[in-house]
Amino acid sequence: MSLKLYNTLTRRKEEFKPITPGKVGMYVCGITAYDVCHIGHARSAVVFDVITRYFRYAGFDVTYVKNFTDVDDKIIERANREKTTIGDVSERFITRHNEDMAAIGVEPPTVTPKATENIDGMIRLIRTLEEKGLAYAMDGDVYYAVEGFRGYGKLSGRNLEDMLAGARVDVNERKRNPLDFALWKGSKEGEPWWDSPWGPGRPGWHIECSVMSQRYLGETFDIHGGGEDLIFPHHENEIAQSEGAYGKPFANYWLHNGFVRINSEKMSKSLGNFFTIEEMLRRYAPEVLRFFMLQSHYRSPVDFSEESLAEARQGMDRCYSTLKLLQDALKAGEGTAETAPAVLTGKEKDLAEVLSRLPERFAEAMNDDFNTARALGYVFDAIRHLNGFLLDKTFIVNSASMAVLHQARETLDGIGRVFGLFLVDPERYLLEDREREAAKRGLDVAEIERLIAGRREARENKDWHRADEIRKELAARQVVLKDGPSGTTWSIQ
RNA sequence: GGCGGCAUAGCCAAGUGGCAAGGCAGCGGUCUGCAAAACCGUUAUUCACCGGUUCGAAUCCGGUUGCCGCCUCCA
Repeated sequence: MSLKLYNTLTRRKEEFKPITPGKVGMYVCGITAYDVCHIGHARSAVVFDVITRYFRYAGFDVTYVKNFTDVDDKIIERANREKTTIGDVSERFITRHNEDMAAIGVEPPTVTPKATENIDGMIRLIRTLEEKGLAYAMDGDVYYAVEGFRGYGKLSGRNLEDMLAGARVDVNERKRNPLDFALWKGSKEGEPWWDSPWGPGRPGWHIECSVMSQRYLGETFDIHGGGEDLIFPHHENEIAQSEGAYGKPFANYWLHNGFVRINSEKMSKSLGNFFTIEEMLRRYAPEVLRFFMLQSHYRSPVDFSEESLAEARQGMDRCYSTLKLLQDALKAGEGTAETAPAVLTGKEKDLAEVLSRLPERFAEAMNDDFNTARALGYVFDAIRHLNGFLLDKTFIVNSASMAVLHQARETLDGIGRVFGLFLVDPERYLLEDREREAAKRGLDVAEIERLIAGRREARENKDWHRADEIRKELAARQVVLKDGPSGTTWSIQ
């Protein structure tokens, strides 16, 4: 089955054809390291993490490059404010970024180059552009001459006239065309600088990505990704730089993730309405955040709210309750003959069929522009069947049922590894969830357990009235009790 | 002003012209001392609105309305 993905460049879904069969080269624009990451950064990271994992699951050898911008106006500003160096600021936030990403289960990219480690390459590329008449120096700055590049605007679907007509006027009189952008900026007093043919200066923002992508992936590579706000001007300018210099296509497919919104408004640092990853992880399990994001298609906007996160938590609790049941059943069946009967029958056969279909349906959804929402729908379908099987009164431990349950575990593990879900020990997940929710609500766990102990006593004496009173009392605090054969367990609603 | 996107149940959300996935919430049932969880059933004669193409449209085309994004740093 072929994999289709939506290409921003052509505005349609296209079949993915790698340059080298079986390999994928992907470049994604990373962060500017001047502040802590928010959940918008998390979404982008999770989206491309899952895309990478899926390509690998599908058998591709992926080289995933994600850069760090470690020299830029905001970093300089912050370094000056804190009376330190840009290296100090960027290192601090790169470390924080890596910690946050690890915390939400994002696997590190193959290569994570930094802009400041590629200054030589940038100077070489700017010289090439100068030689081709696509760049001009002006008082220590170097600008890209957009009029010299015929394809300018092709990614964002604009043309130069339209942009000039509606442009907010840039008062930089050194530019020949207001849309020309800086490749190199002469450094002012107090700014970091590198030697260059144009005097001491620092790189413009866009040039680093052209250089680093080419360095690790070649002049033409498969996929370029990033947040949708980068389409213009950043990615448009990258195309102008790379294609202008090398005379060949830059990236074959452009993938852009949609934004995180807060109350239907874009969340961003400039608007100040953002939640940091760290903040969110105090309130929700990492997998809840991932699940929440993956329930929407990566190109759609996603609205963060207390309610929607709470719903996502319920959804994950449902999954983990099933995983717990599955784990318990497998434990109970340990030592049962490993070899399954050659032919399954009845309920085992039905469930085995559902499970066998799941990877196919999963691939069908993911091959359609990484439709994680649809794929998760299929997972829930399988979970429903699995619950029915596990809680059926006629369930017995034997080699047939164990074979099917092992199949369930393997199938869910396989999909879980792509999504970065279902990877925690179920017992631990549910316990941590309970503790996190108890802390959020300011509940006293010791007191809850005391009440439960009191209720056990009442139940042993068949004092149902007293037992129900305690249940009610706890229910008022959103504590839900579950009486099982091995005692009472509790969770938070 | 220019360019682009979106509009599907109470909420979130998938939907590739051929009977509208899934999650959360609700309701009825089974189970249970009572519950909870789980399972079964149920909840959109209808996909913002108006036209058109078609045997057939949530899906394609045109228009209207509303929301959002980009055009300035941004994931």
